[in-house]
Amino acid sequence: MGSRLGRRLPVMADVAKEAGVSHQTVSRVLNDHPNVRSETRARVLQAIDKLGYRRNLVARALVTKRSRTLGVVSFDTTLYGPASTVYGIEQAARAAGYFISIVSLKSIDPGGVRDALDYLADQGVDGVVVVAPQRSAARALADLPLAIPTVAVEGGQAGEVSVVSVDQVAGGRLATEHLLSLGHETVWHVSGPSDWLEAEGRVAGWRAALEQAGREAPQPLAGDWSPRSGYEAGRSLARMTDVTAVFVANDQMALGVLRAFTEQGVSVPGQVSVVGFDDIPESAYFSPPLTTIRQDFDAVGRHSIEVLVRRLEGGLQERERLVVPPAFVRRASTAQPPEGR
Amino acid sequence: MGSRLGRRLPVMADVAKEAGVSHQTVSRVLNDHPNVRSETRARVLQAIDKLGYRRNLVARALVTKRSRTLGVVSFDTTLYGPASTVYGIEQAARAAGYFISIVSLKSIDPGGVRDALDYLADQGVDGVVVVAPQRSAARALADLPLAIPTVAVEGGQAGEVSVVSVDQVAGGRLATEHLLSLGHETVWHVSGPSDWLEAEGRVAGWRAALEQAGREAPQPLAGDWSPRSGYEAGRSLARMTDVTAVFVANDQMALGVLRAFTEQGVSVPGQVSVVGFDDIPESAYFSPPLTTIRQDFDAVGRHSIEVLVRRLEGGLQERERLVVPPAFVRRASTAQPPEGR
DNA sequence: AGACCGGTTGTTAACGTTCACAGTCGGGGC
DNA sequence: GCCCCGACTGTGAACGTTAACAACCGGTCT
Repeated sequence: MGSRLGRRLPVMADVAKEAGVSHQTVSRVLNDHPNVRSETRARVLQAIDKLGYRRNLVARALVTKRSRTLGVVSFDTTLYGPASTVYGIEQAARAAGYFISIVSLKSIDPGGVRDALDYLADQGVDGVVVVAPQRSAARALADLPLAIPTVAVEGGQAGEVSVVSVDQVAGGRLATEHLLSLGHETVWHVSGPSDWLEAEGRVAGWRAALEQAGREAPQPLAGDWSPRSGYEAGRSLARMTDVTAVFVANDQMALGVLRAFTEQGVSVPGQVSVVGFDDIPESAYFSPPLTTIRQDFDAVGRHSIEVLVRRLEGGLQERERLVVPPAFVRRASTAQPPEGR
Repeated sequence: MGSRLGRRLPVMADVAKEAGVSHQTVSRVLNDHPNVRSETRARVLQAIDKLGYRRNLVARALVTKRSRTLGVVSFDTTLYGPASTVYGIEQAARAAGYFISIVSLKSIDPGGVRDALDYLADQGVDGVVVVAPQRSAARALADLPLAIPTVAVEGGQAGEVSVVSVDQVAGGRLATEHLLSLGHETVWHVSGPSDWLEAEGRVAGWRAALEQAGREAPQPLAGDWSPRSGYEAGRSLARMTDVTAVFVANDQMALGVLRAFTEQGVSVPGQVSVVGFDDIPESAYFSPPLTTIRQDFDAVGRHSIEVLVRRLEGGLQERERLVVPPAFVRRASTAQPPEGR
């Protein structure tokens, strides 16, 4: 009852009339202004309830010049990592009272980020989170004249934007050191695409751990994050008889590596140990269950919103840099190297 | 040059003055109104360019009462299916000139959908796509007084909303018939949660195929879509000696089943054949590569936007019902039943 | 010649909110 | 008794756009 078809939605003036006050008083009630007599407030609230009034946020945004909407720019939200990050962002934003508007890019061209940012700026977002894991995207971001407060996720160190990221180098180290500690002579690496900062960080961690142990770093094999590219790298590795340990830059590629090894009759972890990265939900059920490095995507998403909201509401601050540590997850794909080398 | 710090953004009136016309003429140019002299149009365009003017969409939305924003309500966008669907939705919406605002729910409580819809309505979205695969969500949707044009994805047949979905029954049939055609006596089933419409559809398809072939349908094992629940079902199935074929309601659970079989020394497809559902990117690299039923999530997302936009821009139409067919993908996890039964 | 018409442009009034400011009322200090 | 102040409330004007309507121009129709 009340709001029947064809009837125009009630506005503040309607509520005001119903409650016998001015529209401004209604506004004050809605915005929790202190100086309203509690009896008046009650009357207004009752009128609001009776008419089923809902404040028009568009009109509000026009005059306040704040839309309470945050933009998110991301690449391929179909992947587990970006999807989880965006999920964390969305939850945190809603909890903080912001709407989320998403743009997900399919290609990595440098103009893409710019266009997406323009697009969101047109919409009137108050701030933007850019999940920009490629170096080119990070650079584009750094070069942009930033009219809007921006936070980058995995976005490198350049520019004036705040950055939230997982410590990829530490992750690469963790994986490599684990394999070394099991007694492996050296550790091979299947990397992600070289344009990706995450891939670069993992390579760096792997190299650092190897160097620190005084071992030679073999030539890494480059993949593109897909299971198929891992499979191909796995076939190459299966042919080399001196390989006993492989650190693969993500779990999907690790699956491909596992598959290739299985096909070639290479036993994991009997002959070769494998470590992945990400800890996707499937990893624990691979054959064998995958030892991997866990990234807390959800935390990254939440933190990016915290940083952004702090910037938005706490006045202008210096750019922040927040790093989330990765975690080592031991499962069944790693073991000591075989006796006979 | 041009937009310097501290300078307020140019508005239509500024452009009008610069071009020596009225603001209304500027508006006309911006909205491609036909009756503008081409010379005037050029002058306005030039002024816009010179001042770096961008139209304020919030002000526009206030007067037109259309925000050109579409809401999306979804469950756990971390899963491949929903993530892909949302991705398709986002791409299609942007192409059609709409912004996307996302709400992703974590719990399945019936009030959740209602709250999300309210939330989006407050924001002033023109329409909503609800990815509501649970029966409870579908019912909530059907019961709601829909103030806003709505399209449901996988949302059952009830209510007045349009629905876009994959033909789950056909998918269940496809999987079961394939196994039957290989010579299996009957087919076991690991289902999704009973509250999910998709799970229900797949069960129905499986049952129908079995009945049509005159076979007895065994008691299905219920999972929750997770690899772990598949693993548990797999352990049960491995203990039963008469099982030669299993249709698992999604690929993640199929992975768990595969893992359990491997652990118990049950060979796939040597002793037992397994068929999954979804065709996630990992499936082709499972051990063995998984025979499965492919869902075109992207198409579902795109279609849902097409239906919604048609409703929004083509005047009021009857609710539509659009069904996307699933596709059978044969890989290495299925074979004829073992000789010795 | 006068009415009329289509193309083009300008003027004024919305849209629904918040902001700035101006009141009103009652009480306390002097 | 007067002034001032704080609590409360109302009035008018923004915000930047589109919609509705009026006005003007030149030409065509009768």
